[in-house]
Amino acid sequence: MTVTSNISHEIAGILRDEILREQYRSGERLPSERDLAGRFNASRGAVREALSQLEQLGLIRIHPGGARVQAIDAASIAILGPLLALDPIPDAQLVDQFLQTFSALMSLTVSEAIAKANSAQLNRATDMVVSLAEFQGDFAAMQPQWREFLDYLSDIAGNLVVRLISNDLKAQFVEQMMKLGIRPDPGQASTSRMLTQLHKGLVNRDSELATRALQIHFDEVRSAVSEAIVELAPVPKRASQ
Amino acid sequence: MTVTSNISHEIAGILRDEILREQYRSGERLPSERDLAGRFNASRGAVREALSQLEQLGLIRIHPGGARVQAIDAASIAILGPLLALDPIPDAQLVDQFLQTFSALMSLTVSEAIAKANSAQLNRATDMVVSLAEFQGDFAAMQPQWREFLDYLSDIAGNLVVRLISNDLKAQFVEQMMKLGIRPDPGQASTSRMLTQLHKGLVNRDSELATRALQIHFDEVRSAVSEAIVELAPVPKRASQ
DNA sequence: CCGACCAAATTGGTCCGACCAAATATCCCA
DNA sequence: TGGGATATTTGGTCGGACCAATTTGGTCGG
Repeated sequence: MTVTSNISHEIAGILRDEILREQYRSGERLPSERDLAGRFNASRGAVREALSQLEQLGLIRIHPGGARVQAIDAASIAILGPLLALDPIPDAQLVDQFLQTFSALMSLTVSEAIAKANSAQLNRATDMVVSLAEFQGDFAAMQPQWREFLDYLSDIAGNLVVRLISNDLKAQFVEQMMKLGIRPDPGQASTSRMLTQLHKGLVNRDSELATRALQIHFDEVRSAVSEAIVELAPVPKRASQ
Repeated sequence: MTVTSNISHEIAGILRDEILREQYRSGERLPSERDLAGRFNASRGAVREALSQLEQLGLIRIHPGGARVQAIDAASIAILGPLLALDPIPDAQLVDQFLQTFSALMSLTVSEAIAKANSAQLNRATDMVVSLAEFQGDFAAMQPQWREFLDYLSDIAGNLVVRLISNDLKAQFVEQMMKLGIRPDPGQASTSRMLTQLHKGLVNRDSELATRALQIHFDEVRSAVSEAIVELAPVPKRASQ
């Protein structure tokens, strides 16, 4: 949506992927702006804009004398999306780390939310869980409302830092998963149990309980996703069929 | 270090702060590139580079017809640093959220590290804790080694997602705290206790224990920082004296 | 053979002016 | 007053030009 395609974005995208694929060693000098302009058949201005973006991503450093490639793990989290999209089959380990991290942040959100919520907010949150339970554990179907629920908790918690991080993660991760048609399902019984415990946790303001329920749930999502990716993987180094 | 000041960076910085100060309403159109060029007495190219950066930060969206300001909470976490630096006295709440989030991520790191470490790594980590204990609870003095320790755990955990987020947070947060001379000290006894428990946790691969120790420690750092900021604050809405 | 020093080539930083296509605003007519 | 045609604005992109700092390479003396 609203994908304004610039030459600069294209150039930045190509260079970004090349850097993420480690086609340049860390510290190495990128070709000069003039060379890049020649390579991409673009103006130097366009290249400069592209490099500007890469610098913002923390992938390169520009200074008089040349732009130098930075170590991947010095980059911004904004590169995680592209990193996932690098191969048709995303790196299972990276995906797992994604979920694990997201899980931890959601745990924090839940306990903050429980601590800060006034009774009206708590009631509404509780109602949302009840309404979620009506899906009878159909995880896929309850997705939209589930997200809404988490967002609501996020609002209550009011932690901007977590909010921004989660935004970034969701934007980059969920999109990739969708694209691959991965729709994890931790199982009906498990989902129901989670909701029950979550409900109890909310009602009693027992953040320990709620947190634990979420934790277990995410762990199950993690293994479900993990399996889904493995299934997705074509037998490597071999022709199909 | 290596602060290559560009005109484009300056422009981006100014516009960024203006946006963060909400001098433009979300969705509002930014002045045209030509106008901005006039205002900053720069070339349009420089302005375009600046806007390119702001777009990467998620603060604006550029498309034919004009660049539009985005909602703050749709931005990248890279804006947190500038957000903290907006006022001479950082927003105490935001700082607290920072620490809370960082704490949660470190907890995750510790438990992952404990789970994945081989015995050599575990030994080294343990040694580091022992060496930290020699500071006798002098929190300020042990900072460099303490950070080294956390980084080492981060290496063992090998969670790139957490790594990148932490990098971002540290880069933006720690710098600000340093600039303000805030050097939180949770107290000698508390620090010693934390190290003892951490040590026990590592040796016994008891991630629950280690995590809890860290958690408590960070909570104390949080309140210490909180106090420091309050002390720093000039009486608001009132002339000094 | 090696380190120090100087000059040339390279590189980023910045500006100007120009042209296009899409979007927006404006005006005029039915 | 409602549309539709027209003018204006806006981003997208290009090419060329000049400066200053860095890098490179070669030269010279020890």
